[in-house]
Amino acid sequence: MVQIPRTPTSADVARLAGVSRATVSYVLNKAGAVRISEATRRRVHEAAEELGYVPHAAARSLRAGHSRTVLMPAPAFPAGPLYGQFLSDLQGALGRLDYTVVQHGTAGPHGDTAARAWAELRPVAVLVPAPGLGPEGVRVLKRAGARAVVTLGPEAVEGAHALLMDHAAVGHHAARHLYERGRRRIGVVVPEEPGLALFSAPRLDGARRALAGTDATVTALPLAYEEPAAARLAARWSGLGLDAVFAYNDEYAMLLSRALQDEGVRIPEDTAVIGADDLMLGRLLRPRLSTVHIELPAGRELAALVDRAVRDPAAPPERHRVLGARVVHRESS
Amino acid sequence: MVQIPRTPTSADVARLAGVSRATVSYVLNKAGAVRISEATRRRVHEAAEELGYVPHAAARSLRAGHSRTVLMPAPAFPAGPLYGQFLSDLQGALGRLDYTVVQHGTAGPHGDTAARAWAELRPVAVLVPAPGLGPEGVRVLKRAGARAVVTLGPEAVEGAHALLMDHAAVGHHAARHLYERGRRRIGVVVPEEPGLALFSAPRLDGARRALAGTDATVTALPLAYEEPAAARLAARWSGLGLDAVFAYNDEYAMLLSRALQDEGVRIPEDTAVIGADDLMLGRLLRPRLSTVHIELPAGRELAALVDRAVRDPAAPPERHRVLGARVVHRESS
DNA sequence: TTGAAAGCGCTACCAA
DNA sequence: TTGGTAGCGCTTTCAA
Repeated sequence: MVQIPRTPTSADVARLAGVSRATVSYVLNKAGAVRISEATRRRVHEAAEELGYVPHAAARSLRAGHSRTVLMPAPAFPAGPLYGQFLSDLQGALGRLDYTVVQHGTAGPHGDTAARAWAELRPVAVLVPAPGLGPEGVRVLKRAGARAVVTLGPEAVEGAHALLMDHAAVGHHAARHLYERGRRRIGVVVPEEPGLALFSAPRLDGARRALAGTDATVTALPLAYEEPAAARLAARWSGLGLDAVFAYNDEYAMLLSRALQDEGVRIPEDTAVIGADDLMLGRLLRPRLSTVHIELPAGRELAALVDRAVRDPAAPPERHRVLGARVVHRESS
Repeated sequence: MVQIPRTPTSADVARLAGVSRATVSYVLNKAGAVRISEATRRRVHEAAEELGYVPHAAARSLRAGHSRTVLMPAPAFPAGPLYGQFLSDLQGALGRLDYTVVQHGTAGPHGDTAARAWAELRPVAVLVPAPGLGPEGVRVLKRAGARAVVTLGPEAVEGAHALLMDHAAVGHHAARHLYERGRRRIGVVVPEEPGLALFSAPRLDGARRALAGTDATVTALPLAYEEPAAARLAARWSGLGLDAVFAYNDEYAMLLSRALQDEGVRIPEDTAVIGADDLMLGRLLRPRLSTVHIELPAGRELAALVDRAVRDPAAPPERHRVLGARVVHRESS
């Protein structure tokens, strides 16, 4: 059996190089303040190389009194391609600013209990998707040294920066569009997947509010992301008497469109359909799918916000509406 | 300005409760070995509560000499829905086993340089997708105390456990299927997205090998995930003289099918099409898309493997072929 | 039943 | 130019 040697420490490097631990630290961190002779410097580097020395991040940040850890709890909802791309962008951008992103798998009951678990990691900043955090949680995190807490979701939380993603706007745009195209009896698909309620509720609500006070009606249509469910909905379509549907997003739109077409419903003549997210998918459907294009902020912008907040934790919380929505009209509506 | 108080430490709790730090530690960690009077216990809990004390994970693991951190570098390729689901499952499962998942945003040049950065975090285990790590990297990580290194990808790395995801099998199954359906001039789509070469190359290769020695030919078809590119490919389709195509995955299959149909190519009469991934999407196409269903391991199985390896680091590296592939025949082939 | 103290690995201050 | 050393927050012997 090969005995794996103990992890080398800076003391080991110092011993091998014949210098003190302080000197090792100076050399390896290229401290500008102190000048080290070229010879010593080389000896230290060689020793570190030979031992395969790697500094211990936890020890370092314990000593420093702060870390470069940005904590991002995993979202409670299934991340679609759009949001996934956004997260991965963001992660890259933060990495480039020299932060270490820790994606904590939302341990237990999300709420202020989770905040405690996050606080144990003493992150310098925390990025929380959607609900997941109350004012008390923000306080816990700040007391644990978090210099910035940013929420991503529909509403702001006291004490935290907020990137407001207003999904009501998506429903609003979709509904207005259908209305302007002359539709009056409008269905709105509400996915039955529990995690999506976070988005579907505001989208439905946005549609409702967009048409309040008009002669149009809005009907909620619960739908699971499965063919049989779509078929059942399509089977009772004529009874519903709808002339348009906002299908939550492009994927649901495809699911429902297919079921409707199989049922002989003509799109858009009998029923107009509009999705959301502007996926490639929609462009490939026939008729081409109208959609609400959603613009998420670039990862680097958000990373910059985090960085700013970390540098100046005393600054008042920023609120940004970051969800841009606009209708892309194609053939299905 | 509200002055945020310094982060409370266990010493603060001890002071407030009028006991020693040792006692605080005993109480808060429910140490079984020592018995603390109920009264003291309560005082400590109250003090901790009042101060909002949260232990410092880094200090704790520094003292303990090990962490419960599992490091997962972000994959270098865009994660599709399948792989994304797998990762998120895995993350959940590890969390349930009380590990903290750190998703490190593959800092710089992936390779053994990255391994150094990862080693700084002293993870107890490392899960590396695809290439990203050589034998030297494994050594660095192990020397830094990683008790388990697991690679997820096409090939094993010396010294590390391997979950072998053999994408050649996907190509193999697709090609065999097309061959058995009587097709002989078979195209294989190769996405132009650079990150996907990791998968597309073995899939193409698997198709080639499946048909080696037969009278069938295999033609690589580079394709970008954009409509115009697909249209261009479709325009020269008849010139290619192909009677079947394995379209890399369901999304590319949809893109290409649409372009072919717009060009008047009949599916499957003129050209058979098969995708991969078995997405809902494919079931909604007309004709329904044949596909290679890919089975990834359940997150909990992989989590269990990691846990086993952590508990017994001396055990020899395990190799598991974890990518199950089987053809789902529908209408497009 | 509780407390004192050592030490995990690191950096930064102060001396030499 | 280099070394000694204190101390970040925590747990865990050993003593009392």
